[in-house]
Amino acid sequence: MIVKKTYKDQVIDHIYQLILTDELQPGDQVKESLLAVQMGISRAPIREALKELMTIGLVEYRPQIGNFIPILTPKQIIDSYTTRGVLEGYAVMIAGEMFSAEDLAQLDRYVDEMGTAARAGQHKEVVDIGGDFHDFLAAHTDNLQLLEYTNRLSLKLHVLFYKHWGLLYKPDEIEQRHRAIVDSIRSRDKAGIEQVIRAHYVETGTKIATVQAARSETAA
Amino acid sequence: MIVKKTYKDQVIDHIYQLILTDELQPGDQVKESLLAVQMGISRAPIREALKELMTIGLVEYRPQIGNFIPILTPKQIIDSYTTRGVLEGYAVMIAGEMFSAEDLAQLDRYVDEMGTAARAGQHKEVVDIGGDFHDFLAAHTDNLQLLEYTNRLSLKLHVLFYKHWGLLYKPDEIEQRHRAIVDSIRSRDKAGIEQVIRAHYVETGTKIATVQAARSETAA
DNA sequence: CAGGTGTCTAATGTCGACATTCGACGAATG
DNA sequence: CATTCGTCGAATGTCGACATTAGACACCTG
Repeated sequence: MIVKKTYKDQVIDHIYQLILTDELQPGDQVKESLLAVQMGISRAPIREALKELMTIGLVEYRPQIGNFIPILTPKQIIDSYTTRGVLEGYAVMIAGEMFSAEDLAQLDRYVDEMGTAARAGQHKEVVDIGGDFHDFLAAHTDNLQLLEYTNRLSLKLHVLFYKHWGLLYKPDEIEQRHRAIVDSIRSRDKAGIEQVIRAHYVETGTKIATVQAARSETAA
Repeated sequence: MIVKKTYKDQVIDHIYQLILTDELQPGDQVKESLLAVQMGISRAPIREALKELMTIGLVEYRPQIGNFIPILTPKQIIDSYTTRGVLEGYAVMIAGEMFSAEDLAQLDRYVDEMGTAARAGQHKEVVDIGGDFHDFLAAHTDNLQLLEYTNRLSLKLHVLFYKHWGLLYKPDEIEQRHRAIVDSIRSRDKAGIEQVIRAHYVETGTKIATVQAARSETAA
């Protein structure tokens, strides 16, 4: 196992956990001094970590005021998913011929597992396999610039909305939607690939936005 | 005029200048202590600035070693331009109907000025107007996530390749290429808009990559 | 009572010093 | 001669303290 060397990396992991466990909620300020005391280190590595999280979009920086967990409006959520769809759609379209028969078989396996887990009500597995599926897709591009942005968005959306994903899919639907992506790749229909992936993310984003809006409604 | 309040912002501007004037060249390490002494401040704001430049991609960070001005291979240059084309292409396509008659007239004016400046050999003006043209396009999206990435790429490519842009266009060609973009928007042909803009950036990236490759050839 | 003002607090911004680590150089070894 | 290992310098990583600023609250003023 790889040991984290610098405090900065530990801080990043720690903040991930705080967000995933709702100890840090959207709108909360991430106070450097407080974290420093809690972790028994100085503020310097905390600031380093916050800058990195800023790059991804997991914290929002306001000069002279501090770092905050972003409150995303429904539109912003949809926009972020849409952007990911645009990037992944292009990446997969360009990589179209790069997907070998084995790759397609692997994708089919992902979809099978996803469907099985979904019907068994194993939400966490469904989300994890879905993540693997899309990472597998994006990783087939040789455009590293595009991959960098795709990964940043993927990570941001994953951390911020992981807890909602279990609520919003219907087992058969999620399997069918991902199967459609694999089929479009198999058909080598470039324009089709791009459209299917874009549509997938727009729909996912719309659902997440709805769920999230409903939550803040009940919370208020 | 707005005065820069924090040292960090001054450092960022300073590094921009160092890159534009070739005092910092691709491959060079940006040494914190050196900059701190030169600017008469401590290393803390230098580090802040470097983290922000990292976000844009203007410096490359290697843990425990330092920050370096990236050396981009021809492929990476093309990939970065391509990615910008994908993002801007989608942004403009979606914003298609948002462009009013006045907007289109403004775009035409940009293209006219660009052609005039190009034929007069005023390279700097051509580049600046081109920048305004594309910023005007991108700014018409209401997808802020997409705009954020577009702006980051725009800034990175601008700073790193500003000095090459004067060498690579033919006056009539540059006018014609941008006119094609305006025409495609005017025609309200969504798919056409996206394709024209993507093609524009792929071609621009390819040219820049060629020029840059030729330069490092003669330098070696 | 409303509006502006001053003060106070808690957070970020910056500093200089020390700790740690990477990479280069050169000596010891087979 | 090639290889390994230890040392050293210079750079980043981290620290604790101080400077500065945004925002809240009480106070003054009309």
